[in-house]
Amino acid sequence: MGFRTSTPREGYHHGNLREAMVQAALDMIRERGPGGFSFAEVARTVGVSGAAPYRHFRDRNALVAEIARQGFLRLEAELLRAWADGKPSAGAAIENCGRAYLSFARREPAAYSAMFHPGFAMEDEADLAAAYDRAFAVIRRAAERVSAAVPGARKPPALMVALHIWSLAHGIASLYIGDPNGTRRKLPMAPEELLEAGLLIYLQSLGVPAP
Amino acid sequence: MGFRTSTPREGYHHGNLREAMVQAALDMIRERGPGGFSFAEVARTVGVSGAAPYRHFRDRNALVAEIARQGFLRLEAELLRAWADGKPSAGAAIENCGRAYLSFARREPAAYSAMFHPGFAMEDEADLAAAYDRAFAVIRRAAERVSAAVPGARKPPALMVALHIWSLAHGIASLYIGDPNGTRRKLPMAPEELLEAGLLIYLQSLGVPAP
DNA sequence: TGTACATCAGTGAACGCGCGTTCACTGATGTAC
DNA sequence: TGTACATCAGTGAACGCGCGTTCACTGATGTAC
Repeated sequence: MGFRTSTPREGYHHGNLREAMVQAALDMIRERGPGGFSFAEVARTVGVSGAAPYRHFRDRNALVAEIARQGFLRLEAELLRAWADGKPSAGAAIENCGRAYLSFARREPAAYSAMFHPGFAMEDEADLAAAYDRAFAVIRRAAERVSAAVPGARKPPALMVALHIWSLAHGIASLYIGDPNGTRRKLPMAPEELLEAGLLIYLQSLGVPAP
Repeated sequence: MGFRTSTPREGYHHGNLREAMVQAALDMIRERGPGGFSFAEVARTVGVSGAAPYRHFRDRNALVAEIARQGFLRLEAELLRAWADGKPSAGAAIENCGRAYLSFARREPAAYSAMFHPGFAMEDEADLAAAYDRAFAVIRRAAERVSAAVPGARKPPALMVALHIWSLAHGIASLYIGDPNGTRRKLPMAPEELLEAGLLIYLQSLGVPAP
């Protein structure tokens, strides 16, 4: 009882240790890059003994996996919003998705690096893989609409289109936005412009009406 | 004197400790991902005390930087060879460059991850940045030829074209080839085919003759 | 060719450190009656 | 409403470990004369 201060311990029980650890770890990754945090330090930051986290995470990797999983779910949500069911046009909506991808990498560099460089094999983490697939599926469905909009007989495979878009967005985000400790070079234009121009050229080739 | 076994110490002096450490570290990164090696372990593997490496590298980061630098120089060499001065045609040569990029990521995953995820800020490493720029410059020059080959008045900026090609290749390599510990999903086609198709669509839009 | 000496690439011991994980435990919570 | 008890989220101490780096040092190499 009594007043709750900003992020207080409420006594013996923390109340929301799992989520608090995710947040604290995100803060550390944001400032020091992936791998830039220790389980012990996160526990300390959150105000809990070093053994407590094991009630909520199998081990250190499980925490990273959870961060990545939540990241993919947020990315999915933002891609869905950007896609907006293909309004006002498939081409324009795809570009919005691209912008959403870059914007995610910019606003959540910590989650982004945990998502794509967790530092352990992700194959074993079924939930994480499923979250990844959900985010990709948004682009995949968008690509289907794009492909359907291609006139004539030369409709490209939707999956391939999706992979091209995903890869280009990922390449630009990785090289010019994400990973505080990555190898990044200067760009003479905004990443968003670069991606937009690239998508425009690509979609134009497919015969998709310009936005 | 006597027989030399495979990779022997020649006595008190190692003879080529610097290069030996680079190689040993590459082996470890290859198997365990970036960050998957320790300075101490590398020294041990090479058969030298833990203090010896400091004769050759300022610190642990300097070793990673050297690995990345050499990687960019090799990448540059392979891109140059693939470009082959634009023969037989600009379009075909660009595709060869793309293939060379992927092939590098595949054959040298260890160097590749050190190059793009060194784990420390690369801004301070002038030699490393210069090597990066040299590799990129090959694509940049190729893009200039491509742009020059575009008919009519709608020549796209060469730098932009270079960035598109570089980003797409990098995105595909990162997602589907490199980083043993990255987040990788299955692909229903070879990354090379994916890239080739993407470049084809892109170049076609610019009006560059198909290879 | 032989020797003195400067240079420099190694040694090995030591440092302080924080890590991830385990263990037997205890305090708080919530449920059954 | 009150009490007994099972459940479970914490504690705190301990473990073994390897890390990156420093230090004063010594052995090997190569050069000048």
